Amino acid sequence: MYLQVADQLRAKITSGELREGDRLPSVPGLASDLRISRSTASEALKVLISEGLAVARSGAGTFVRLPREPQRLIRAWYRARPYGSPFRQDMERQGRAAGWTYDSQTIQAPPEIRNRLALTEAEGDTEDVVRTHYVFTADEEPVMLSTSWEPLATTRGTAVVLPEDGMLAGRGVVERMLSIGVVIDDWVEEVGARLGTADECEQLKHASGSIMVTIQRSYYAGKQPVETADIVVPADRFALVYSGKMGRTGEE
Amino acid sequence: MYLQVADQLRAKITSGELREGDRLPSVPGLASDLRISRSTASEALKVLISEGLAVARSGAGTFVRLPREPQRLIRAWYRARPYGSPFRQDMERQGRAAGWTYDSQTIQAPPEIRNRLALTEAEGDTEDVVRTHYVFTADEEPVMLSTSWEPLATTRGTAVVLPEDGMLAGRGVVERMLSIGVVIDDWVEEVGARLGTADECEQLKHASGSIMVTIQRSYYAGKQPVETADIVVPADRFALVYSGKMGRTGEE
DNA sequence: TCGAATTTGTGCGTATGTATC
DNA sequence: GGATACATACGCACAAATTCG
Repeated sequence: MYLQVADQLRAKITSGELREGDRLPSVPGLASDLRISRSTASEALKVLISEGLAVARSGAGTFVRLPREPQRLIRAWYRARPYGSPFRQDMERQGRAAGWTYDSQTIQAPPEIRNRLALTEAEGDTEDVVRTHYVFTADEEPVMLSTSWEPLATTRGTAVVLPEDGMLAGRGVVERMLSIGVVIDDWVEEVGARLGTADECEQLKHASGSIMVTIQRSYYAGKQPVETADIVVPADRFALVYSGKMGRTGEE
Repeated sequence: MYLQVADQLRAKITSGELREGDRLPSVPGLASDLRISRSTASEALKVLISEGLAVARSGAGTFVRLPREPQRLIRAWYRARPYGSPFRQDMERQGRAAGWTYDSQTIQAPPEIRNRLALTEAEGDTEDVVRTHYVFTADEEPVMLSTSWEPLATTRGTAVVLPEDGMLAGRGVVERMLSIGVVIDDWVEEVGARLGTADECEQLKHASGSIMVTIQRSYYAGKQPVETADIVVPADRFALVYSGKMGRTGEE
């Protein structure tokens, strides 16, 4: 029965009768209108909330929240011209001002990252990677998180040890590596989705429990991984666009 | 309070005290053990179910369902050799038996699909696309849904009007189109994530409210779209892998 | 094969706390 | 401060599915 009530309300939303921000009938209101119990009315609203079509504000009411059309994040074409920041290029193409804050640390890579970077077993507590955490913003609004790891074996003693330091700050991994003679020629991205952690939701100013699209990106120079990153974007704001030509691949 | 109970149970799962397939305490059992009401105990179990850590079987109990390490679905390399079914190739590479069921219909394309296929305005109620709904299985288990649309303008009157009919049944869009002289050379995939609909969760035998990764795939012959598909895979089972070589792209 | 016991799912009613208007 | 609304908790009842002797 609560499913039927939910269907009725959903129909009013999808038909356009109720619009973004409109208030849905209250639990007591629904109950008396439809001659059902408050519990059942509450169950029906919970269905819509779990579907992401509504949000409840305690004390105020339950409100329609239409899924926004997600922006597109291009994950392929810009690699043709690997100069400058891919994120800034993508945002500027959409007329938005890109920015970011970051925080770099030199640490010992955790096991999973060792694996992704094909590092040998850790020696004692030697620091062997630079980890940089980014918060990317579009028009001052935080929209993407990224944590990147670069092995010190590649960059130690060069001018680009720290990603956001020196001449090539903010120009992207590929260009920085090129400047020290490391030619990145392969990329692999592994895309998944999950609920955002409390921490991620807070940094992105999203409601806790939001769905995040995750990307594990790795860059290779030949067979050698030279950078890997965990990228997190809220699924309700972004879709990732991959494209290519048939018959072309990185694994030939 | 139900959140605290959920935390206790979750701890038993993540610590390994409860294993895959083990039965969680029943609602009446929890209620009497912890001196809480059955409703509260039920709420606690619902939390774990919504987190994907448990599944309830009506009449039997609630059982632990550990998140598997997601399988990788390769979305790029096979396009180098566009013959046969990409899904089957991918599953066989992982030692799993691939299969599918399908249902084709000739219909008038809805507005969003018209847009994706660059179709002109609908004329009356003329049927102008073949829509095929697939349920893909790996080792008999449903793992992926796909709905594809092909414009009749391309295939009308040929031997490959129906995707799963005739000589080239089950060999993939690219090979079928090639057989009628349509050379697919570009592909675009738009990846997002959202909660699964009730219908999708049921078809994939997932708990309702599971997170799904969605792909809008389009194939192009030159600038002309010749097929588009909505693909849905459960995020807790699959990660998508894209890869390529730097400096190569479909948009040069 | 049948039936009793158990378990989940759903629904009703009620009460309390707390946030919002 | 008062009215309204959601969130959570309690108790009870019955249907449907499952399990097991």
